[in-house]
Amino acid sequence: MSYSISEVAKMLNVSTYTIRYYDKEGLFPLVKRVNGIRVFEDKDFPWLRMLNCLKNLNMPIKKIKEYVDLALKGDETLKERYDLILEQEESIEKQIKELKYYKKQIDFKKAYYEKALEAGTEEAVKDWPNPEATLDVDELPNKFRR
Amino acid sequence: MSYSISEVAKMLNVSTYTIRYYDKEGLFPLVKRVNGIRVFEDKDFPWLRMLNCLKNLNMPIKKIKEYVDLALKGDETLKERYDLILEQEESIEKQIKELKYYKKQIDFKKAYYEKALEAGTEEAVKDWPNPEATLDVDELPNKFRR
DNA sequence: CTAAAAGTTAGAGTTAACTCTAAGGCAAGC
DNA sequence: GCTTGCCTTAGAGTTAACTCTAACTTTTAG
Repeated sequence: MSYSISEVAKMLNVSTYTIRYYDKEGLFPLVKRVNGIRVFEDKDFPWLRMLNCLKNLNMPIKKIKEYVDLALKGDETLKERYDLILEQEESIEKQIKELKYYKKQIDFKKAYYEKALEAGTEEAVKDWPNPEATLDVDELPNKFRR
Repeated sequence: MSYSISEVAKMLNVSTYTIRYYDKEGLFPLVKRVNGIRVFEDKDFPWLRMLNCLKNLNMPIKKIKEYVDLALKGDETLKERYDLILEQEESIEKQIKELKYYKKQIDFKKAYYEKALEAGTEEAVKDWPNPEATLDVDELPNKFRR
């Protein structure tokens, strides 16, 4: 099976402009052209999936390009690519930890507003302890502690 | 206690430029000025913490500004603010789910490279099943399925 | 009293990641 | 054979979020 740029755009949930932009940035070095027109094939999908994954992990396009270039060089860059993946894994874990921390802050605020709404005024919760007081400081993912 | 712009910048782990930019965007309507100079006080810290939280949840500055404006209006906007917080909570949960999904993809790639490194060549893993095959499709956070 | 450090403003410049326009090519259906 | 629609390119425009500069003021330490 083969797919046009607009079909792939739909699958990736981005515009055709974006796909062309990615291509311009060198993210699709192996995609076939027929009469100058991009033809995506089944063999391209594992990479499209990987690209989608890295994009959603907020990897900058330049870094993704570096990864592509490493992959093109073949077996001699296996270790480098592995290290890059390891880095990503750590980054994901850090991100999840951070999100869980911020979720606690948001959940506190949620309870705060529920109480305030019940009372009809924020006055009723003005003296609630701040979220930090109820959280383990070691969980803090940032340097903002005061 | 009171704090200068540079002290607060350090705490938030951003530059003083950034703090002034946030101020210009209306994110600090209640911060005191003495001779035109910003003086951050203890009473400002709960909001600074909240700001930090929303920033790290990728809320755009304009949306944060909307939240600030709602808060300034007082009790009549309690429900709106509550809804905004609820939205954020849902967004966090979605983000965590997505990250967990992408983690699986990265972990697959990690194992792939470990095997390839062991063999010394990617040829050894060329016919590995792709990650999708081993994942529950319902977990997919995006529309990219092929 | 003065020099350095840190603050102020308005506004220009930067960067990433799109997003779109203009001018044109090609293939399918009527 | 012509219109429609999707494709191409180069390159300009947009947006968010900073990031910095220039000119100037205020605070602080010696």
